[in-house]
Amino acid sequence: MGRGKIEMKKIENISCRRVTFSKRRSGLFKKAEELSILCDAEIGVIVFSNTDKLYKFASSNSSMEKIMDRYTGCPASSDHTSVQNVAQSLEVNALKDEVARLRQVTGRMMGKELDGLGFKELQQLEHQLTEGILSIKNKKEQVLLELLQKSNMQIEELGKKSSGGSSTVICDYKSVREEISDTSLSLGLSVATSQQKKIPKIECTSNDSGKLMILD
Amino acid sequence: MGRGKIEMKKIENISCRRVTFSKRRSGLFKKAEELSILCDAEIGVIVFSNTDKLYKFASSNSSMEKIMDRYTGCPASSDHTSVQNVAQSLEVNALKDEVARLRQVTGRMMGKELDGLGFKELQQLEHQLTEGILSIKNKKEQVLLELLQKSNMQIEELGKKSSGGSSTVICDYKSVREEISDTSLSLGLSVATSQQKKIPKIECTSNDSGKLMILD
DNA sequence: AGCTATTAATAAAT
DNA sequence: TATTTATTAATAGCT
Repeated sequence: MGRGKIEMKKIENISCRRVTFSKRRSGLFKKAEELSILCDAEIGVIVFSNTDKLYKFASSNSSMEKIMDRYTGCPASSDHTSVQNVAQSLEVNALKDEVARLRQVTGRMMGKELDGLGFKELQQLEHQLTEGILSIKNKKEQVLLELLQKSNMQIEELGKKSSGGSSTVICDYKSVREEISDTSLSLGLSVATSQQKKIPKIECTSNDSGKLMILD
Repeated sequence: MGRGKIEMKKIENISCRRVTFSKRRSGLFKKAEELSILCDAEIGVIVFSNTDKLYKFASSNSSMEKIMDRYTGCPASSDHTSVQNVAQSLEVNALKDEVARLRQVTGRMMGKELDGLGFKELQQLEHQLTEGILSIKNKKEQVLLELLQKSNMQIEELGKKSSGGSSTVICDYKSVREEISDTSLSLGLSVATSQQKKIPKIECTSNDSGKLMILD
């Protein structure tokens, strides 16, 4: 419930996490207090932040110690197979559901399991993949440019050291190929090399990179 | 948040109170779990109903006993991690790993989290998406053809029943639109309808379907 | 630390 | 007791 929904997983950005921790901790304690008032319940909440800081809540007319004593002395508390295990089972089920859902999503993105989908959904899926491809093309371009830059710097250094020859390097295909290791990339002319593996030939139509031809 | 707000005081109606207790208790535990996941916190919640019944929540990879020990000051006095709990934790962790992996895969397919990938991997990813799009385009075509067939059959029946008019139906736009329900599909001419929601306009470039234009 | 656009929780009804 | 719906409450991303 914010400007968009968030995934239920650890927030990696530290400052974001701090803010969320603070806000949601307040929310949790508020909910606990409301429940204790509305339903006349005795409630204790213990929270350890990931920085080991302690925060607690105990409903009025009570204290954490009193609640813990009551918990310890409660016959049901020694029954570990009840609520705790139920909660864990619920978590396991939730995770299994999530795995199934994600598997379906990836499957559909690979063009499988499309049978249940209507035209609109197929349209959206296609749109999403198109966007993904665009991002990937841009990333590829960026990677190639970085490699080319590295190669050129290397060439310049070599040129200075060895013969002091031509100082203006435009492009060195061999170096780029070696950087990419076993990628067997060839720029410019598509030399008829042996076409290995699955992906036979893919035309790379990166925004402004022109006529690159990649052979797996 | 309901059909009106309620006063912050004990609910006198017993059945109302029970219902509210049940719902809000679930909500409280859910909030606690979300906080523990999002912010990597260790959380324990103890609730005693006004009928003295105990309900508790402990964040995963923990237990109420562990949390109470930590609260009391002992690092980890009691070893409550019974065999079953260890086994469950292992399963939970495995599931979490799988979820994380699948999230990464779907994320990458949507063009996110591409930073660690090399050129070759990007190439393969792009190829996979291209294949996915192809499958989706084929499925879309199939769906449309089925809808068209249905429409035509409907038209034929209507034609026989009502006036016995033109028996050769080529295509009926209106029926197709209705079959797709709220998809707001328009074939042929793109009528300037209200463009709702996020995806404003998507050009449909299905293999041989020519000039479809999808709104929404 | 405040401010909204959104999502989420839930009171009441079914 | 479970589901649905109309509202209120919580809060994510900004500033």
